[in-house]
Amino acid sequence: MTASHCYAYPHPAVTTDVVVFTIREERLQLLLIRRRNPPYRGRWALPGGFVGIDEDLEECAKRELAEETGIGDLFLEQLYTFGRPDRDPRERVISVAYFGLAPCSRLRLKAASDASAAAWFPLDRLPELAFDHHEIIQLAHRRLVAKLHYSTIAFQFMEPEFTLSELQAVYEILRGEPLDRRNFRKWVLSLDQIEETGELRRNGNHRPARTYRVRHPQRVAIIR
Amino acid sequence: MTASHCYAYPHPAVTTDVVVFTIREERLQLLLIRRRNPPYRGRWALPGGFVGIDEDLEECAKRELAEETGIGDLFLEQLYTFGRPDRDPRERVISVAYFGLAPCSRLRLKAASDASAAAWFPLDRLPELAFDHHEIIQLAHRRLVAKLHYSTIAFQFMEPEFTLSELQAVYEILRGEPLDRRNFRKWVLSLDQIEETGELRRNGNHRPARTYRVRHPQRVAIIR
DNA sequence: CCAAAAGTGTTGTTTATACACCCATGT
DNA sequence: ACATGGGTGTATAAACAACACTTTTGG
Repeated sequence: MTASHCYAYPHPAVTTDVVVFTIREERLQLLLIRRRNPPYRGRWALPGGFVGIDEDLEECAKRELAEETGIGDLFLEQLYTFGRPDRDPRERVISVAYFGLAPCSRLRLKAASDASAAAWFPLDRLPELAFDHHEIIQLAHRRLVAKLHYSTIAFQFMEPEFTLSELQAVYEILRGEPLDRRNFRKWVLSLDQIEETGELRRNGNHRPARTYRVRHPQRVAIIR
Repeated sequence: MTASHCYAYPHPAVTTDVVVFTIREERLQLLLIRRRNPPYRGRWALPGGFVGIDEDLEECAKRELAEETGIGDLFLEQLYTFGRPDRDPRERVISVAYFGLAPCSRLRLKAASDASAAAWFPLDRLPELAFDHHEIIQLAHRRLVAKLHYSTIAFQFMEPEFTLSELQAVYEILRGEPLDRRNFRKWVLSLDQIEETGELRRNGNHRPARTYRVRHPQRVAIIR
């Protein structure tokens, strides 16, 4: 491979990295890939890679995610740009980090070209990570928790149809504390962001639950 | 100038741009420079410039701000990274935008090397701008207004000592509506983020006002 | 008929809003 | 003495938190 792209001044490389959260097995989990190439070969890392010269940033994040993990559509938003000069041992690399959320059912993992494996990890059981990815994850987690309180971001974890108990469980996992069922229901219904499907879900030896759907699944509303 | 920095893959250029707000003449104003070089020569634009190959992003934002406007220390936080492939006509340029706040007294403008002029503009009287800087400003303004409601960010506009009426005036300008004096004082004092200096300010033919200072001027606290 | 989760209202507490008069100074 | 902005409390409304029993199903 010959060095063929030349500039009057030195240019940094630019990458995107994506922190994808889901709720799985009653825990907040996130998606990591195992690196197939140096540096940090064999280590777990966030999915991501170099931005194409004519590629939009979010497009790059989605492409890398698809290539490395097989994941198609999901909620994505820009998180922060990490640019410490020494954060990559190869050369100066500035990384635009994104954070994404999806119900785990939507995310069918298949290890693909760039990564030898992709897997979910509970947030409190992370392996050693490449680069400054721990720092990126920490920021993403703080953002997620903050947004819980003033937006409907948690709805992004839900399947197309869900019960109020399932939604409550998601909030309880994210907030790390039990919530009162009656208050939760009053609150979440007062947001006017979910609606009954009219269907019931029979799900064990007890009363069936009404199911709901998010009114505007693409929008994260700002509330309060 | 010879093209001497070569890479195996094309690299984008990376810049920082800074949106600096202040309160001046009873209005929210922001800092622009007039471009001395193409493209958009002669147009007004946000201060900013190319990131040095070993330079941290925030450091770059501060340096460019100092070079172009003479402004030294101020509150700065990362805003968003703009990377549309066609946002700069010269080459692919990704810009990490920052937003900054300061009392206008701290900002002594002196047009310097990179810019033929620097000036304050009321937010509702902006000239035509270079690049996508209108979009950047719009996002910065939204962020400022949003942060008013859940942080002490507005304190960054204040001089080291200020009266409660001055602080209230800042909130009224930012929110665009008058506030009740008693409720405002109760609220702002209950935050426990400002303290009396013990001094009075005599300021006209009326009762002198107590002055206050911010307890942790470097920190923007999250409230509520 | 028993176990298990679904569903439903009321009360007390805290927080936010609305509102009017006296105070200290300079002229 | 008067004009000007500085300073203060109370009453009402709205939001939030605490709390227990009945319903429907499967086994």
